[in-house]
Amino acid sequence: MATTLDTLRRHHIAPTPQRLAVADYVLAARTHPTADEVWAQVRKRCPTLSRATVYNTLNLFVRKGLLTTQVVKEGTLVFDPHVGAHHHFVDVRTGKVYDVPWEALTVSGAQALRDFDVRDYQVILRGHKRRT
Amino acid sequence: MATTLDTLRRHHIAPTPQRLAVADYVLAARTHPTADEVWAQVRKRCPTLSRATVYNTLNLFVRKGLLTTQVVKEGTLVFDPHVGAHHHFVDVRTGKVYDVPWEALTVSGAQALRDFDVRDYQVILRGHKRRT
DNA sequence: GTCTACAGTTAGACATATTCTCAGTGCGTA
DNA sequence: TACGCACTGAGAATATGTCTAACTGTAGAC
Repeated sequence: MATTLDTLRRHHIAPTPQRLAVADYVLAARTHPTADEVWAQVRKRCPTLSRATVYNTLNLFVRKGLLTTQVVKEGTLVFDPHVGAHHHFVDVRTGKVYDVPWEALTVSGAQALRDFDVRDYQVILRGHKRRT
Repeated sequence: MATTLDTLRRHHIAPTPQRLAVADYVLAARTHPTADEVWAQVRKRCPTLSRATVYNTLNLFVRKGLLTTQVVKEGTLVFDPHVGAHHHFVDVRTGKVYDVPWEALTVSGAQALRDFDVRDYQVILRGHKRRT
């Protein structure tokens, strides 16, 4: 079981206390947090953490392959620790973003589009999350 | 063949000169323009057009059903005169957004997602546009 | 024609998200 | 210890979108 320290090192990221704190939060997040949501949470543990450092750290994690960004929410990027292919559902009332497993949906025709060299794709679904 | 004037009236929009100019441009746009791109273009014809009026006008058109907004491009909304269901392709190099006809792709499984009441969905594809 | 009310525009201020800048800090190495 | 470099913090700067208040244009009433 890899520790956050190991994870950062394996991705060639120097493990500063700030980065560890951000990683501990964001790599376990299921909520597709915005940068400011990350900041709000991680400040509880690192009260001196600057907002610029959060952005710098998140963008570093994206560059190193630990996170992806998703353009699914109006007004801001969200960060996603699940870097494999998957789809997203956006609850239009709450703004919350949910993962939809890749194999839950089948998309056909993408590679046959003659005008486009498709590198990746996903389905963005919008509606309301059901009560469970 | 409806004029822009007719179109605005039919959607219960008072046809001011500014709104006509914006509509002339954006309703014919194939480029999924941002608000600032609309402003830059329409100012050529209406040099006194204010940026706030562009935003107000675009948002009014969205409310009245003449346009939709698309959350496909990082950092900004784009406006789309094609209000029916369709998919989008984003060229990751140029940032340009292209329509993909609804029937070009088949998505199955969306209505079977047990956790979500899916109101609408689209496929977002990313890659490079091919030279034609 | 004049007056009034209201919708719409303008210019700039403001809010938010993100990136940039620069001084300071911490760490590794010689 | 000194030095170099990566990293952080605080605030400035930038881009997008919304708000504010003064002004303008129009339709309708008189």
